Amino acid sequence: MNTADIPKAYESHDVEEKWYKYWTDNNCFMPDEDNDKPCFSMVIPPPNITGSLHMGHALNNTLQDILARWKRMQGINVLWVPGTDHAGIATQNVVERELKKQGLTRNDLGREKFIKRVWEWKKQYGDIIIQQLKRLGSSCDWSRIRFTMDDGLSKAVREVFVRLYEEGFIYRGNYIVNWCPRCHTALSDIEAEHKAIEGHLYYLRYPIEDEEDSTANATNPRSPILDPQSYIIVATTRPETMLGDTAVAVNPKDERYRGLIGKFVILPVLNRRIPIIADSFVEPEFGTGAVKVTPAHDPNDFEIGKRHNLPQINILNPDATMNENAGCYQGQDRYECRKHLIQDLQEQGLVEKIEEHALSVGHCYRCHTIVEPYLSPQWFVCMKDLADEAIKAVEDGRVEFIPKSWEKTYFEWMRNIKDWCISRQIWWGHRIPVWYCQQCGKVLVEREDPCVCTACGGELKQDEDVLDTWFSSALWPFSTLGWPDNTIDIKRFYPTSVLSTGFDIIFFWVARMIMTGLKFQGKVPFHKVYIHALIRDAEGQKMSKSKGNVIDPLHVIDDYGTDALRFTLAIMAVQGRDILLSEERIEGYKHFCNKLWNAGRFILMNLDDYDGQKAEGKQEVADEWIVSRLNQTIKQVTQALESFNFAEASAIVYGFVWHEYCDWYLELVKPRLYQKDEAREPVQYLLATTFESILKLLHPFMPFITEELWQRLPEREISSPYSPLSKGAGGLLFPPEVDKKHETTIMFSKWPEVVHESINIKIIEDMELVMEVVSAIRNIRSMMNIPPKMCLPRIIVKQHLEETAEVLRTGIKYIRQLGNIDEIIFDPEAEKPHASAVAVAKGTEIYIPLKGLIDLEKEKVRLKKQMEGIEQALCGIQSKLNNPSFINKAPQEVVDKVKEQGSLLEKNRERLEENLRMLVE
RNA sequence: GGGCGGUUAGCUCAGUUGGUUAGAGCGUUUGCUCGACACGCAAAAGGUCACCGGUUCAAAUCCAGUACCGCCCA
Repeated sequence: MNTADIPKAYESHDVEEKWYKYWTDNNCFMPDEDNDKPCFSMVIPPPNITGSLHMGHALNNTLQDILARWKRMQGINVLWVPGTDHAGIATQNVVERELKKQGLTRNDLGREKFIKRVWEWKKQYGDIIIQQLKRLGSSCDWSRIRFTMDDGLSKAVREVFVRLYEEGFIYRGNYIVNWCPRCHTALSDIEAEHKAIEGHLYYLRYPIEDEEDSTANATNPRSPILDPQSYIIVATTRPETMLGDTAVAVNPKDERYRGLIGKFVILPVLNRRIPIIADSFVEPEFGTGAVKVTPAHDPNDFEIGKRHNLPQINILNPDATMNENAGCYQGQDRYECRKHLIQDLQEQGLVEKIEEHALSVGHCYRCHTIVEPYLSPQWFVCMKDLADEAIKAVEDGRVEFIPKSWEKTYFEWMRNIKDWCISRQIWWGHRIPVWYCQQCGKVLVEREDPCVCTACGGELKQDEDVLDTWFSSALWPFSTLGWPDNTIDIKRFYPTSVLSTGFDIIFFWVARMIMTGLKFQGKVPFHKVYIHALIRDAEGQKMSKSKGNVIDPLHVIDDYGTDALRFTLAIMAVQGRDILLSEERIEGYKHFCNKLWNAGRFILMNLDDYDGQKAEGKQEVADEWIVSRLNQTIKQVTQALESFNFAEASAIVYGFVWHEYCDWYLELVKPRLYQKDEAREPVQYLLATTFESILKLLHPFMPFITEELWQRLPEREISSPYSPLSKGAGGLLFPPEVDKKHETTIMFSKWPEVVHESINIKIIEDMELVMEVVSAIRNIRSMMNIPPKMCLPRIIVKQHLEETAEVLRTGIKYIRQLGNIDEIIFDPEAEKPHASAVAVAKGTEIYIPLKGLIDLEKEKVRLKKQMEGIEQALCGIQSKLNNPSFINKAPQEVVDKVKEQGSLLEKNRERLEENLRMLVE
């Protein structure tokens, strides 16, 4: 390896492209078809075909990829299934917008041509996000990519619909649904997002019918003088719906209105005679205690209407303009109508008052238009029984949420679940497999499209509606594996291992997958649900295009590299808190990539004469130390990953690599490396092996840079026999610059295992003392402005404890090297030389003669500062030790530890005090 | 109205089952072109852990309440 080959700084772009191609060309992301190793499987949350990669995707797919790569390295057979979602409403909207540019609507094209257009659009743009996922390094098995509208998945949808219908879970009925007047379709309850808005509460006077002369007021509603007694006042937030009123309701217990129950009011404007009824649903405290009842435009009123057999009068067209039942307001938009109606009522003296009123209003989750409760024939899934099973699965731990706190949210929703409206009045989606006979009226629900009515041979017409997009997503974990066909993939990979997603789709998606999985596979769809945090910008705002605060992952990748982005996302993926992402943070981890790169560069530069044989040369303390610490790191990282603690895992490697491996070990090793004698080879061996382990630990987080460096290592561990590259298949493809002998990849190298015997706690502590001494010396040098290059001729180490002195004697050459000191003298009886600075570490005094260099005032300040720190710590410790109940009640090992700390600090203080006194004298 | 979460250095965040002199990155200050790295090295400054009580020998950590911020469901 020639140094000239290795750029001075890590350049991400070429590396990423090269290795991603290499992995896919060599089928590295595919599971091994013929082995019976344990399996790990995941299905990707399918992004919408209309989407482009945002930070949420980047986070979620980074985390999944970390799991996939880590499991692969553990020798587990990994399958990660990718795919996309047809996103009914969203996609239809996009294509309609395109058409609009040409002055066309979907109705101009007709259903068939329009759907063709959508497919064309899908072909052209639908895979953009997949390409973006690839840039992120996602190791999905692209040969298994699925789409919710492809043939197989459509078959699964059909099968599920028919079976649910046959078993009585699916029914059609006329109910109030959330209607989006812009998308022209029904939405499910959870697709209406409730937002608080500042509205008004309108108090309207409804004239009570005069029993003597039932037409008196009605014939003359503009009668200027009206007895206040002859009104009932109702409060409403949506006055225009009064045009559909078919009753006024009061609480039967409400004394104020008791006498009016059974009487009639004359509905203003339309002059409809409607009854005053009693229903306990009415809250006497709200408004006036009397409410108007509009069964066709309010879910509660709908229920009241059913109980009292009230007529349902629809006053809206599908686009939320008023229909023929709205009298003179026909054709006006709902809000225009509201304005005019209130004006008219005011003129008639029928508006008592208008109050400011905060209310929560449903908005379409796709286009954010305010939805209307709307009575219409729709298809529903009966949820109760399905939900009961799905609740049990989480209760008994067959499905586990991580973090567990989300289970509460899940239960809350599942226990209050309502039937699911699954029909949508749009064209793009899975058409409902129901046919109506035009002759005998028979309803056919079929797996295969029928030609004629099975009963009378009459002509059939298919239901116009399509299914909710989430209906097909609910089947994703098994439909993508080939169900309803009995596939090998289903047998091997279902249930999947982990599902990773955001909390915002627990109801939309996760819960429904659990229900359908249990219903159609008899098994949960996944064992663990990892719920990741939400990404916000640095100010805590949700990222959105309209706010202009989005950080585009692809720009980040261009500017800082995929590995830097992935590492940032991983290290910030903490539970229980949103992720506030800033570009500065990503830049910081780009520097980490560069640090790793240069550590690799340094090591590779020194391995040109390395033969790869294990050199059994003498190991130094530093070697044993780094091996001990490496093993501890391996242990911690593995444990953190096992508990989905991505942030901890990445932070641990980061700290180890930068602040121990690079800052200390690589420095400590330099003299032996440069001497070019027999000490060099063992160091080379250690560098090569420890660095390989580091690359492996980092590979799940930073796949590209680790592969690049690993490939450059002269010798590496052989890949597992499970790797597609080790199967001896001919014709493997390699980037031209990669030597043929490197027919392998870090992807299939073995995840490092902890060698417990290699962890030497004593050595770790010894090195910590040595490093502390070095830091103390450096501190003095820095404070006294002694140039780093200036070698100090000699220092004196005074330590009575032979054991500690011995440790320092062992580390003497490290102290000399890193402190830039010529000679170190050990003398337990030393007197402090005149004009010298002193450092104290663990009871050891280090005198640094600084004749002509020392600034006594500075030294005084320095020592005082140190004293303060020690005093403070000692104060806490002594108050503990002086407390009898601490001695008696605290566990012995804690007491011992505190005592030991105390005595050490005590020693340090004595030394410092003495030195300080000498200075003052 | 019901539920959940947050408040730790100037900024962004770590801190598992209570016991560390409360950590990291960025930023700041000082000094460094020494054969991996200025995307760097060395040193340093900076915190009453939101507030008020309680439990405990011991609380950033556990409990109750207050304030502010955010989310979800009605």
